[in-house]
Amino acid sequence: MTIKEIAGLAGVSSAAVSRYLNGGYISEEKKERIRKVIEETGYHPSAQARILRTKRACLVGVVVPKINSESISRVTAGIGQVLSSRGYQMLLASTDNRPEKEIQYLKLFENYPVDGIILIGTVITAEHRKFLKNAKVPVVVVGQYTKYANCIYHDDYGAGKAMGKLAASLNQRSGGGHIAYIGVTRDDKAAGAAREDGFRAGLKSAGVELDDDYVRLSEFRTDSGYNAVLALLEEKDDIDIISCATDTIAAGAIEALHTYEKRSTAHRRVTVTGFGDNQLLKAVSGGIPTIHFGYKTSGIRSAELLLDVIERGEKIPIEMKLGFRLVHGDAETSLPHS
Amino acid sequence: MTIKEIAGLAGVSSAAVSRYLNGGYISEEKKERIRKVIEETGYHPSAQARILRTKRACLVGVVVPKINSESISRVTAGIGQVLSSRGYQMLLASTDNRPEKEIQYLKLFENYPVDGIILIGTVITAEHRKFLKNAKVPVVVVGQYTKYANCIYHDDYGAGKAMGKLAASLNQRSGGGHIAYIGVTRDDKAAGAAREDGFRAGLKSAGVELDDDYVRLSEFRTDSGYNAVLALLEEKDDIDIISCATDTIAAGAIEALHTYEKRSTAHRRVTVTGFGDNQLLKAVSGGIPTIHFGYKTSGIRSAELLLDVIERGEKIPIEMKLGFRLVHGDAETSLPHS
DNA sequence: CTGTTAGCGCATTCAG
DNA sequence: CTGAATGCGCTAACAG
Repeated sequence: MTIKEIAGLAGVSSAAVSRYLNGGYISEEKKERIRKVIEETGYHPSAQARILRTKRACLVGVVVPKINSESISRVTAGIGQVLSSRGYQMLLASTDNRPEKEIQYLKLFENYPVDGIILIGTVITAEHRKFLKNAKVPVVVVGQYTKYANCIYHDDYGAGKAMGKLAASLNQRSGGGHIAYIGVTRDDKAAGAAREDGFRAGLKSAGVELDDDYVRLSEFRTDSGYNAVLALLEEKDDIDIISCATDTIAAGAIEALHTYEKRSTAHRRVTVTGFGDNQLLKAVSGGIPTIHFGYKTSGIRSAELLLDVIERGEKIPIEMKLGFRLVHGDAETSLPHS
Repeated sequence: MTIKEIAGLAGVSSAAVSRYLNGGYISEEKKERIRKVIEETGYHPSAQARILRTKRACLVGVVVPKINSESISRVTAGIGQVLSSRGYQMLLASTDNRPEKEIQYLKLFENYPVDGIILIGTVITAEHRKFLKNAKVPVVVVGQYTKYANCIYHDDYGAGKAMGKLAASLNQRSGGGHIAYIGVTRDDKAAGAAREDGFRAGLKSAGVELDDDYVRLSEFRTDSGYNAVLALLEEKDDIDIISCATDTIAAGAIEALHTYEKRSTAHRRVTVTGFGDNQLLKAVSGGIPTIHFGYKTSGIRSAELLLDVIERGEKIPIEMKLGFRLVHGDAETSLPHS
């Protein structure tokens, strides 16, 4: 079905049909004839041909590292809210935490095309920078700092520091075991480097040093956190706090504690902490100390920023840093077993 | 940047560039000239113009009810795996559990366009059926039965029945409190109607009847499950099993138990069960009785089915029903508090 | 108000 | 092997 065929059936020109579709001048009589034909044929105009002409898709693409994540869904919820209120739709592409797929999907969106792209960033490689510099469509990066695009990121360093202070105080209160930290790759400047550096700084400000023997690396997955922590527990028996770079990893840490306790006689009180304020985790264990980032807010702001560039051609580059809130800092509910 | 400009800069015809891009006949010499120009200009061909010509996007659209879900991410993981191995890319659209947005995104994909659509179904309305009947591109429905499209669904009834039997046996073992069921809208034939009907049938086969006073409705969210269960607990004090239609709701149920126990003196042993085998839940509470559906498998199969239709024009309609596995049926680990 | 015309960027005939 | 010419489905002037 093409606009021409509809025009033929309705006995009008294709331009008339186009006007009907887009609200241009058209007589009631023809309007009715066209309506009927479209009704009967179930015709839908080809968005792609329209976009080829108009250069306007009313569509934005969002590239995310994974789909099964509360943080990310909060960001996309914010984005979606703004977008739909302003007549745009949102398409998602998930990269399974593979930076090379990010590039691939960025390019797909660029020339598919969409009007703009929001990238929920993980690792910013040279390839990323190259893309950002030359992109034909506006891009906003969320969750990572970059000078090559408008970006909205969180105070991961500050959050890490707050968590470090909390860990130090819990540690002193509990009478001094060791503090462990389960991090993620430092290639991820925000969740990897900044949180860990902040955490160390927070500890230090309370006079505690993080022992590198108690630091492990994990992927962004529960099972990976589980493995890392189980191995750690089997090696060290004087841990009282395990701080994890994400709540997903923290969930694995708690599971590892369960496993470990089942097969050992010694009963240990270990506090697990995370970052991200995952609701499911809160629900299940009664809540662990964690950091609430304004993910939904960053979604909202990023979409607004993007639309400003798209619609008003806003050219001034913007960097925006969003704060955080410490959750369950009272640590009353901080023990996985009550 | 257009193919014409590239042709101009390289001193060849646009057809030559097109051939270069698509692997047609071209001399080494021109190939090199074109390569260089493209390199320098950072030119990317417009996918949309190509699709307008070729009618082939190598792209499939997946419509999902929400993004923050382990079940759904397992399905999309399966889809993505097949797709990328066969040279396709995947775009996602999330509807926030709003059936009307489903239609909207189905239409977007239809004429955007993509080569095929996979719909992870919730409620199939008359509008859905109308769309499926007239769709210009092949559609596969996952998670719901429908006769208007190829579909892959799970044995929700059987799973419910198995869970009902388990609940009955746990109930008898624990010495007979009441069994509660937290369901979802019956408009969702699979997660709503089939699971609940199966659950009742399972109980019945063990001689137990589900008391409607102990049945509540929840949305597909943790907080909604929390509210439903808290209200239930305040009303009834003889519950020993709470079966929930999804693990997400079960997480809310467990949280409600925590809340309730904190403010009450009576200590009750309540088993919470779910459907879906969420890993995070398993991690955190040590695991509740739940149902493992082959979500990844249904993703894989659905993508294969879709590609068969797209590439080989397979015309024979297919319905596929996938089984399930009961997890933690031993109930050793079934209590939220050990 | 309306139809005719001319592309959007590309791939594909068809003659060379 | 190559370029000129045509049209995918649609919208935006333009002249009625």
